[in-house]
Order: sequence, then C-alpha cells, then structure tokens
Amino acid sequence: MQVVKELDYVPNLVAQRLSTGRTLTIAVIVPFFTTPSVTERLSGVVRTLAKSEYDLVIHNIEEPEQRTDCFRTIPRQERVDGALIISISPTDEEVPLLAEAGVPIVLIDMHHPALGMLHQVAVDDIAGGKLVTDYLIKLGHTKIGIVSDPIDNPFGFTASRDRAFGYRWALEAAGIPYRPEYYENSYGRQEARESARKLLTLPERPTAIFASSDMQAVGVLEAARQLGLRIPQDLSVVGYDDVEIADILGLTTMRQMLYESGQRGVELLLETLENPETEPVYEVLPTELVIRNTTAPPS
Amino acid sequence: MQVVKELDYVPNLVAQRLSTGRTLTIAVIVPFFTTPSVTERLSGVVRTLAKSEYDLVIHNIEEPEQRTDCFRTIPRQERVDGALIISISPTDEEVPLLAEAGVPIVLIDMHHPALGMLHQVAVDDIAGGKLVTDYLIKLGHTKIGIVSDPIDNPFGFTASRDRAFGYRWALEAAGIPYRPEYYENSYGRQEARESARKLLTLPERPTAIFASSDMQAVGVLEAARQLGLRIPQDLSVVGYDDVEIADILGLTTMRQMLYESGQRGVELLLETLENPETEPVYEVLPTELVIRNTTAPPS
DNA sequence: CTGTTAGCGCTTTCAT
DNA sequence: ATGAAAGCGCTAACAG
Repeated sequence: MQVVKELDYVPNLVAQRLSTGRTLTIAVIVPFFTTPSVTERLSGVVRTLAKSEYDLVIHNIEEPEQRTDCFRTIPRQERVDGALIISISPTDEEVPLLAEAGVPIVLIDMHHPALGMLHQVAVDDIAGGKLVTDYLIKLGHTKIGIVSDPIDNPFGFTASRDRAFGYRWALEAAGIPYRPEYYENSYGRQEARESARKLLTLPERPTAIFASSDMQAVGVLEAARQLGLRIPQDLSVVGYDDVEIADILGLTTMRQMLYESGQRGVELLLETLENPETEPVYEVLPTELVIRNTTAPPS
Repeated sequence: MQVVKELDYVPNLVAQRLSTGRTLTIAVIVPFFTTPSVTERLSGVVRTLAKSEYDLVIHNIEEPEQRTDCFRTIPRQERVDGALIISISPTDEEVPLLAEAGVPIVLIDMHHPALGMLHQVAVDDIAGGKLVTDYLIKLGHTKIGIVSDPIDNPFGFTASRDRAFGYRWALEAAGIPYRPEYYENSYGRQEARESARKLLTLPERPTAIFASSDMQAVGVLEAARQLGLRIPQDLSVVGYDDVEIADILGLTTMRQMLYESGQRGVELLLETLENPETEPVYEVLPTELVIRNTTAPPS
C-alpha cells in the first residue's frame, strides 16, 4: 500500500474488465436527447447512475437506421453490462435479439408486448389522453382538436398514439362524435404550429386543442396568437409532459414523472445486475393534470 | 469469413482495447447538463462523435467535489482516449494533472491561461457583455442593471464574470458611472427572479436589465410581470445564449454558437487523436446580438 | 503470405 | 497466509 502511493499506481480498468468479464458500463439509447422531456428522463438516469460504479455511454438516435444499428450492436460485443432504452420501441424482430443479448435491458417510457422478457417503466398514456379530454369536456368543450405525433413513425414512438387513443375513448364515452378533420399529425413545435393553423382556420374551428407534448402546445399557442385568438377565452390549449416551458408559459398540461422514470429504470437495472434472477418488472408511473392558464370553458 | 457469419462471431471489444491500448472511448465532463444551453453544446458533441468509432461516456457535474473527482480519475486508468470539458474551469493545480494525463483534452466554452497545453474552443464573453451593454446604451438607457452568476463559484464558471466585465467596460466607455446596487448575483431562473425583484424595487430602478443567460432573463421577465411593469416600455431585458425559449418568448438575446462549440471540440479532439503532434489550438467562436421584442428606448 | 506465439494487465485459482 | 501461474480474447510481431 505504501508503494502503491509512492508509485501513484492506478489499476488499469480495461484489464480489469477483460479479466472479470464485467465492463462496468451501461448504455442508454435515447431519441433526440435535446428534447426537454427526454433530457429530463436522461437526467434521472445520469444522476442515479453517478452514485454507482458504472459508466454511462450514450447513444443518441435521430435516424431510424441508427436505431436498428444500436439494437444490433450495443448488447453484443460484451461492451456493456446492461442497457436502458428510452421511448423507442423495438420491433418484433428486435425483441428476441435484445432479450437474448445476455445483458439486462430496461425499457423506459415504453410498454411492449414482450412482457416478461424486459423490465419496463411505462406511463399509461391512454389514461393520460383520456384524462385531458375528459377535463376539456367537463369544461364544456365539444369541438376538441388534437395535434399528435404521426402514429406510424420510423422510431416506434407509441406515446402519442396512445394519448390519441385516450382522446377518442373520452369522446366516445361522452357521446361526442369523432371528427377526423380535428385530428392533425406533426412533430415538434414548428410543425404543430402549421397543424394548429389548419385546425383553427376550419369552417367550424375547435374551441380546444390537445397537444401531445408541451413543445407542440407552444406551436399551437403561437398559431393562435398569429390568428388573433385569445387564450383561453377563444381557445383552450392543453399540453403534455410539464417541462419547464409549461410552467413559464402558464400552460395547462399533463405532468408525467420524467425524472423518476429514468431514476427507476436505473434502479431496476442495478438490481438485476446484482441479482440476475430478478423477475422482469412492469411498472406504470402515475400522471397528473396540472391546470394553469390556458384552459377555460368555451365562450 | 464464411465461418464468421455461420457462428455469428463478434470480436470482443474489451479484449481489443486491452490489446491495442486504445479504449475507443471519449469522456465528456459537463455541469448541469439539463440546462438548455449545455444540452445544446452536448448535442454538438454527441452528433459529431456518432459519426466516429468512439463511444461517449458522460460525466455530469452538479457538486464541486464531483468536479475534482472527475479531473483526477477520468484521464487516468487508461479508460478513455480523450476528454472534453464543457464550461468548467480546472484550477491551477488541476491543469498540470490534466495536461500530463497523457490523453488529449479539449476545453469548450472556457479559456484558461494554460494556453499551449490544452485545446480550447471559447467565446469572447467580455466582448459579448460589452456588445449587449453598448446596445442598451445606444437605445438611450443609462440605468442598466445586471443579473449575473456569482463570480466566485465552486465550479469555476467564468462566462458570467466575463460578461459582467464587458458590461462595466461598456459603461465606463460611455461615461456612465458603475452602480454596485445595479449588480445582482444569482443562479438560474428562480433566483434571478428574486434578484430582479430587488433591482426593480430600488428607489431609482433600472430601465434595462442584462441577464447572463436566457433562463435568468426569464426570471427577470417574471419579476417584471409580477410588479406590473410592461416589457419593453417600462423595462428592457436582454438575455444570453439564444436557446429556444428566447425565440418562443421573443427575448432579445446574445446568440452564441452552442451546437458548433461541441462539434468543433470533437473535431479538434479527433484530429489530435489521429495526429498526436497537433499543436494545441485556441479558437474563439463568434457571437451575435439577436434583437426581438424585449428591448426598446426608455420611456 | 499463412500460422504460431508472446503479451496487453489484471483476477482467480491453485500450490506452497 | 503468501506466491506462482493460468487465462480472459484479442493484436502484432515473428518465424516458417
């Protein structure tokens, strides 16, 4: 020990890894990590993992091909001890690949029929979408538009689709007919602005719009402003996620536990790493409607 | 090759690393990576590095001790081939440690007297601060407040200090006396709101406030709204960074090349990795004043 | 040009 | 208890 200090000796990590077979590294696969909601989840991952002995290598997915690449190569090569996948759904062919990769994998913000093979930390987006729509209906709205991510997307995002499903469910339960012209598909703020403009220039325009994310809600708000509509008197807007911008703008939104989803994902992964016999867990995190200043009864 | 495919053989990365001495891994050290401006820089790093063969391991710093830990352990243990350090200044004792770690290191958003030892991709924050203040002065303001990060902070951030320096320089150049009561220290949005409240309830309140980041500017805007001040008639506000929120709120701000700083940092690192003889580079990225709706002549 | 072997730096097992 | 040696899976240098 004396000599260790004298020579300032530090064990070589790579040799340790080869010898023990543990890489002490975890991979996280995230789509578009600059998106505030994704960053927040990632933050839960990073901060929780920082307390452990594991390193975190990050793989950002912005092209569909990157996704496939990742799913194929990451869990192999014995380069990581485990992986977290955020918001991206593996295809049916990819699931067995992942499950048989030999390392524990946790799906965050994603539920997949491959239950019993992978840990999953999900959110009930159908219930979330229904809750939002129920609230708007309770306020007295019947002409409710929705701006959602494209249902068929190359990344396998499912959150928006589920929220839209909840929306239709709520409508049906209230006996309000579903109007296809009130349904718009688009990604992100800019596109949502265009979608909202279409919605708001309809002959019989909606009195409320449910946006599938807070950033999309911002786009809706901008379109409304451009058209001279007052919020919330002329138009109610609800977002989803409750990221900081929602608080800043006073946006009514559905809060989900973004940070906690990352945290919980890491906890599950670390547990499984310690005890490989751990049964795969399927957890659903709660959501909560946060009412601010962008919603009111229709005038 | 036939057999390779038949057996579905994949080389073991860890063994490769031990054998070649290359880890094919790069570390990035970032403070508070959920901050939008930091995420944007990180995005430049991630996307540029994705094209290379290197993995990225991320170390988030939220406590001063983590910083010291990182600087000591990361470049040792032969666990990474290089490192990027974002916005955090090494102390004078830490610089030699880093430089002698044997791996190339690039400082992003940071200039350090240890020139000639490390690559640096910096921004001229003094000039930026001066430009903002000059603009306010040109509009006719003489009572100009400033909300800045604490100058002495445990992380070694220097950007805010430099911007404040530029502010004083501009004042001096215009012959406007510096008033200490117009200078407030605080981190982030919430604290900035309190700082702005102090400034705006002064007997002779400022007619313009220069915030050291866009998030701090949001806090200033909120304080102004709470006090019933109209923007920009009663108060001009300027931010710094030009993150998305600035665009959304129509905030006048100083744009810096966040994404590009990360990109350039990675490029420099990769070049040095290929050719270790590369001379350390000191680059300064440009800034640009983006005028929107939160600034006007004093009424 | 193909085939063999030493060695990367550690852990772990086995013998002393 | 302490010490020697085998082996993790690859690369690179070497000999055939």
